[in-house]
Amino acid sequence: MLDFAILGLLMERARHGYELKRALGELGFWKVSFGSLYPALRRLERRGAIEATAGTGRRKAYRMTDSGREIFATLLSTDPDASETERAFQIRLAFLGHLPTDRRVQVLEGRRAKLSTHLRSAREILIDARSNTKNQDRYRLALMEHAMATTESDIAWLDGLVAAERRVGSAN
Amino acid sequence: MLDFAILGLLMERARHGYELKRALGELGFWKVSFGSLYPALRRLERRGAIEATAGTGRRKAYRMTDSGREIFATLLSTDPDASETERAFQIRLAFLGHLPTDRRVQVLEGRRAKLSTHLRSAREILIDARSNTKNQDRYRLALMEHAMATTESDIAWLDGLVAAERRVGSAN
DNA sequence: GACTGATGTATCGAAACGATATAGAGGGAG
DNA sequence: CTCCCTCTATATCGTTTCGATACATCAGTC
Repeated sequence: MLDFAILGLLMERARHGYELKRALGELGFWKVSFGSLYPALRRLERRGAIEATAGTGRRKAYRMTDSGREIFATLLSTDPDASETERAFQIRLAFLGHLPTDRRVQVLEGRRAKLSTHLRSAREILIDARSNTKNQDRYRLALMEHAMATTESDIAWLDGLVAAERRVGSAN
Repeated sequence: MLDFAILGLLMERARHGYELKRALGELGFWKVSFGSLYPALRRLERRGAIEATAGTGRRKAYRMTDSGREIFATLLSTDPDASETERAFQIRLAFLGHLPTDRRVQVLEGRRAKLSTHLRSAREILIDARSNTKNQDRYRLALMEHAMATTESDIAWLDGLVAAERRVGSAN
């Protein structure tokens, strides 16, 4: 997951570790730790996907190799399985521009379907949590309701993205 | 974090592993894996916080020990440090009912302050991301905007919880 | 010239993950 | 009645990710 994110960023240009961390953090949903990042870089280097070049001063800039570009393309076009995490989806989304338009819609709608299933089950759970509640799980109820509301808003957002995608797609 | 969540659930009544997983999952924001859960149970058992009793059939029910109740109380009333995760906060919230009202407000407002700081920096980042954007990071922009919107809605939600808390608090 | 804060690379032990193995219990189908 | 399937349930394996910490360089600034 982190590996995919790193490759995606390096597809644009070479970057050093700290810069990757910053760029990832600026996406707004994840602050990756150094304890994840540096091992990941070594992993990718060992696989031959990236290579370190001497940067300015102590910095080591990493850049993609041809093999790395292939690996990225493969990961990108492998469609997500059912167990894809929230975060994994968000990262996939960050690089969705590398995919052809029709494939993009597939990814978005796949996610939408998953959230929608999840929402249904959350609704059921909430209903019978409400029916046998003791006072003290007031916060637990609030938590469940807010999680549901967030999921609903995520779905609406995805719908917006799909609509935008179709507009762009049909304009071509 | 998981340890705290397990203790919180076991405070109410004894439960077996699978049941803990289900209960945690029903909170709606986290599907804990068995690979996390069972090691955590053994951790807690080793620490003497919980003990396994023979349940029905293959099941092992876990229940709190006195020492476990103390540990839970300590964790509960230790105030969260700056590095508290989203998830750690949500778990804390799930058991906020165990804390006296004034302490609850502190926790909620602490979180609010943190989100609000985060929001400010996200806004800045977004502004200059918008100014030098190439077409292809359209999705990245969408991601950042949505993350911001979600944070805003989280803040509003927290405000609601604080308001409710004050109503209840002053009614006493 | 010493102090401070931001930048930058690195590692350690622990926690959490996803996948997978195993097995009993219950129910429906042939 | 037995075969099969799904749900419940416990458990472990190898890998990834985490948070804390160490440490070095550079840019002010007092």
